[in-house]
Amino acid sequence: MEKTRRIVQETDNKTPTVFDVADLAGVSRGTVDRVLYGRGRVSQSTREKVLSAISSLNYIPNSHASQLASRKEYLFCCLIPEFSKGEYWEYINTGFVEAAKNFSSYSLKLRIYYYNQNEESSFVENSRKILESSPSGVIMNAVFRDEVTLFAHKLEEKGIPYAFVDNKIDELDYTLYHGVDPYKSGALGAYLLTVRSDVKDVLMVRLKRDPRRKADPNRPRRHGFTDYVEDHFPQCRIHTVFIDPEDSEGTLLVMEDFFKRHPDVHHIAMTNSRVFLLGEYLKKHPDPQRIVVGFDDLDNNLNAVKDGLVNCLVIRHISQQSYASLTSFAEFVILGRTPRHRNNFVHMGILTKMNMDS
Amino acid sequence: MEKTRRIVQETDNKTPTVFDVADLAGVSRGTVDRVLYGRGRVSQSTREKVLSAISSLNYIPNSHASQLASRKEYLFCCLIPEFSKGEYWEYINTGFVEAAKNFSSYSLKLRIYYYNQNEESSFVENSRKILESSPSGVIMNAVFRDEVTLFAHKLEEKGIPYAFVDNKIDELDYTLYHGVDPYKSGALGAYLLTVRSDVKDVLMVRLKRDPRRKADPNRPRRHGFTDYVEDHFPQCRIHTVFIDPEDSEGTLLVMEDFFKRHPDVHHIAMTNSRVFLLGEYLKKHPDPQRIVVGFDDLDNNLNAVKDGLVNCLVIRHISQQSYASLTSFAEFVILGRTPRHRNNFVHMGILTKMNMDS
DNA sequence: ATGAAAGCGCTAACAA
DNA sequence: TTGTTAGCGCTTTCAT
Repeated sequence: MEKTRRIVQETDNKTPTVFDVADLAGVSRGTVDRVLYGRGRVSQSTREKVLSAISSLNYIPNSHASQLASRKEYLFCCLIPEFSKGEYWEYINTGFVEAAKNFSSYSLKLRIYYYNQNEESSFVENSRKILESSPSGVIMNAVFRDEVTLFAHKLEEKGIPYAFVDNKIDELDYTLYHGVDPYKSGALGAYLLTVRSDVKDVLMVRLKRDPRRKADPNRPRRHGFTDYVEDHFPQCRIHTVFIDPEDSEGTLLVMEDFFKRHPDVHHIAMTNSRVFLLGEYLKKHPDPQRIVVGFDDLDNNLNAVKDGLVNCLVIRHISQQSYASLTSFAEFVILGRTPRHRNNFVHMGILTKMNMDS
Repeated sequence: MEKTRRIVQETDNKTPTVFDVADLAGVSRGTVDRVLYGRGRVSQSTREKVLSAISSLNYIPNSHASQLASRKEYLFCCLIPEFSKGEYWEYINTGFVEAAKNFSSYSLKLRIYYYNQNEESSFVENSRKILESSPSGVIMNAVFRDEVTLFAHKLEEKGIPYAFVDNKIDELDYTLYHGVDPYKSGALGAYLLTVRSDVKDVLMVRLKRDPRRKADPNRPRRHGFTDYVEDHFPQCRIHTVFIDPEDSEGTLLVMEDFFKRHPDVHHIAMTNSRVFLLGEYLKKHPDPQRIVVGFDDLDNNLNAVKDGLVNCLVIRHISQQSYASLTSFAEFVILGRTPRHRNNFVHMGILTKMNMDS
């Protein structure tokens, strides 16, 4: 028989190890391991003995020893939209990368895949690659309802856990979600635009999007915004103009044209993340009565606030969002730590010039 | 000679271990350990050989193996003011406790000491106890300048690192600081109270404090507040009343008396963390024109916002503050991870009914 | 279905 | 000053 390490069990009150559990249950360490992690078959009776020994000793496996012995490698794949510098998804990307650094001692590999938001096929292609690499876990956002659902089901089949960031599909069996409630954030923006003032007109600036794109991830936020305005200011008109994010000259013209026709509109909102695009117009045509509200803490937006062009931003600490996501998800997968909440609605912050961090 | 583990070094490209370093440097593992952690004497020439081997192999010690072999225990002591339920320091306390949980696998012990803010001797007494227990690190706040300085110097002598939360003493050699800039937060409160309205009178409600107490930790915030008001509304009068936090009846009387004499004052601020104390008055005497601003995300304050009694709160996610503090500090002490910033000014949040988390 | 034992990479005590 | 070696607690392969 394998020798017991400790003769005098009573005298030491160290934290229990597999040895202690094995002794108490009258089995070997190997068996303890088998019941703990379900590797290999164990008879019902021994399983129970081991389980009761574990709970009576209050045994908790030493994660360092475990990690050392197994030298497991973890691969986490993230699937998010491709982005240009300074865009929303770049910050999400950064959060993932930063979070992964904290797991350096676990030989965690992070692989981020980028898909084209205008083409479902691009999402599908990338999800196929991910499945091939059989990762320990997947984090993605949920734009294309059908494609995402299909992918999720395939992951479930292979027993690969997955998490959502930014948005989710409620029906799916995801492990974790991090994001804001977009409807509420829209309402908050409307509140900030209108609070302590009597508003009769609001200009909502929207983005011309690629006509191929079916998904409209911004809709809930927009509705949160307009519903709030309609509820609290029934007499208020919401004007809308569209600008092309690639065409700053055109943007300027659109804005100048609108305000030529509506010189008495002073409240401007943009419910996507690019209010900074209005910067040129706002700077060129100052208006002391004007109030501008935007969303998201992109650097460009922060600068617009700093310059006094935008009054106020509804933010969600973007990279913190993905940082928290990967952190909790990896802790779940690697350490088996159950996340405190499955759905994590990150706090909506309010940013003005007065509370900008330096 | 100790046998080399790997014969064919070229063929495997695993992450290097002490063996590899020892081989390359032509010394034993023990020696590598000595130069890495400065245990025991090593000749200058071998030290250099080892060091160059380490850097050429890009060697990083495996923290799991290290932890497993050494079974080090870490004791972190925190020294903060004693508190009643629902007070600011209770949240700080919670943050420490929560953060410590994440280090369960490192056998980290957390010991929190509480001192009486009215008696320097209480701080001194507790700091003595902490020194006796020779902890791996200390976190405290800095109220009593002289006493804290003395304690800090003693810690430095013993080579014990320390960190500050909430406030700090710039001259000291602390490892880490987490807190807000109180002056700026005061100004933010004033901004929120006055923005988009023309203010002629402001009521500032202050707390009667124990006359023994010398420290006035709230002063910088108060000054941030009053300076902002004076700068932006030179014609504005700032009225002040004092209430006793223990005497809710008296508070009601003080408030009623003030507003009997000044019925046209509608802006109220409280620069300490207990704006909720005004709740009774505010509920009893509604005023649609009224704007109330307070500080800090105590549960009682949050409820006052939820009930519509307080318009807006300047917050700092109190427990996150101490959570982050212990987390970075422990990572520094245990894993040798250098913190990204020595001074961490946590973000000042703005909380209204519209962006309260559920 | 279960047991035995060889490591995982590092530390620390002991030898030399 | 330097080398050697027995573990730390767990996983995993090989026997049985």
